[in-house]
Amino acid sequence: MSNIIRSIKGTHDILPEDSKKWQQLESTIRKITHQFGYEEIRTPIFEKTGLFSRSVGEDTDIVSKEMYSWEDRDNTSLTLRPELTAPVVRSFIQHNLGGLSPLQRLFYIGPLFRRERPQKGRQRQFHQYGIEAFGSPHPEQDAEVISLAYSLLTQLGLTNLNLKLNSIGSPECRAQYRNALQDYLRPFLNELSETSQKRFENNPLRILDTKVPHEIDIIKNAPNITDFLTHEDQAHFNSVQSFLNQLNIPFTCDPTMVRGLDYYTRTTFEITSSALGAQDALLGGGRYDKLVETLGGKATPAIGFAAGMERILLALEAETPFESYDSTDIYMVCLDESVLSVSIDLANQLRQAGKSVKMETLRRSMKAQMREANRSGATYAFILGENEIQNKTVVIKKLKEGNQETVLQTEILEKLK
RNA sequence: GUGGGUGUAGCUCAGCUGGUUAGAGCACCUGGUUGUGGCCCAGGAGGCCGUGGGUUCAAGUCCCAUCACUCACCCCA
Repeated sequence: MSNIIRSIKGTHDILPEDSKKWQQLESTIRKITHQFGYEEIRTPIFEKTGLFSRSVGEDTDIVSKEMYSWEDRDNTSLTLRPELTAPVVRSFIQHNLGGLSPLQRLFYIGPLFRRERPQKGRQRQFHQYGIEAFGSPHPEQDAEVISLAYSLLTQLGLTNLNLKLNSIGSPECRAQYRNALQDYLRPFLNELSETSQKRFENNPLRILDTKVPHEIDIIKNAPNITDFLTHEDQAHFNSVQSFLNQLNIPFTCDPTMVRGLDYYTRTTFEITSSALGAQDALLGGGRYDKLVETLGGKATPAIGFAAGMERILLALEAETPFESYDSTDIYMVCLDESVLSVSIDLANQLRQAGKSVKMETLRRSMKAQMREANRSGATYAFILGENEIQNKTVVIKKLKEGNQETVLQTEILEKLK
């Protein structure tokens, strides 16, 4: 056991028992995104490193210490994607999707990589699904995106949800707020933690996120970003809120919620679940009206979110245990080597007719085969022995009811209708 | 990167203050039924007790180291 090769720290195999849950989650995602008119985009697993440092932000944790990066043979630095908004924006620009239609609604599902210390709800390879809506600067677009996020979680059956909403304004008013915040914090500078002191210069808004009790006290009286919003920002924010009210989506405003990525503007939001542990954010997102420009595209407002699929599954299991299902129709019980040829043939016919068929390939005892048939959840056991081969029949047993009948092999398909 | 917890069968775990052949339940296989599953009964297979070192007449048990897993901090999905 000590000598075997194990999966890499922070990565997990999704075994058949769990892959069913994933498939179920994915199909719900596809259903809901389709209802809202979003279409799937798939981008490569790795990108040039510069894509992330330019968009996510050089000073963020993701870029500064969590990326899996390496030098390719031509010395370009490549990185396993740590998030998906930047690649989607890159693709949007590269293929001029904005030119195809002034509004692009996209969704994605796929694995991401961050080199963090694993814990509950956090892995080094994990999966997100998310959506990005390019083109509209208007609050109804914000409401649509948030509504999609909320609908998905509630339709999955989650209840312990908490939607937090904030607006961090346009870059102009954020600069003003930044100054005001620095002015407020300067007298306390010596009392702040080392990390907060570092942030004071390069990203003071992040200090609002602090969990240090002493700093939380200081933050309490800090100026509020809401007071620095321009009239337009404020009107946008108010409008988003009233749309959400109209949709009966409960939310709370949290002016200290500053998302960890640099590219956000105006609306930011997050949905947490109280069914989870310390890592309780199911999804997070916001508007990023300047990112397309920053990456060299035509100025295009956009908004999206990313949701952690592992966390959604964790929350689901905490709230309502999944029921496992198996949709095998028929188990072919083979009593003797001499029946194999006929059995293979019948299984083939049944599959061509659309049935799901498992055939015994272990040559086990009949008892073991019947047990296996039962376990596999099959509706029918087809029993083939020497008698059946001689009479060109098959015994069809309904496993749930326990009754059985002998049917001519040529009439099997009729019988199953 | 920093702390805490835990490593015994495929899974969940017992194993008292060190004492001789290492245990249970579930799962698996075989049989009880010359060709019939679920329930029951009987039997079987499956462990270098995470790894390395130390103390001891004797270590799954005590000590040290190491690795792995896990939870939490930081931060995020």
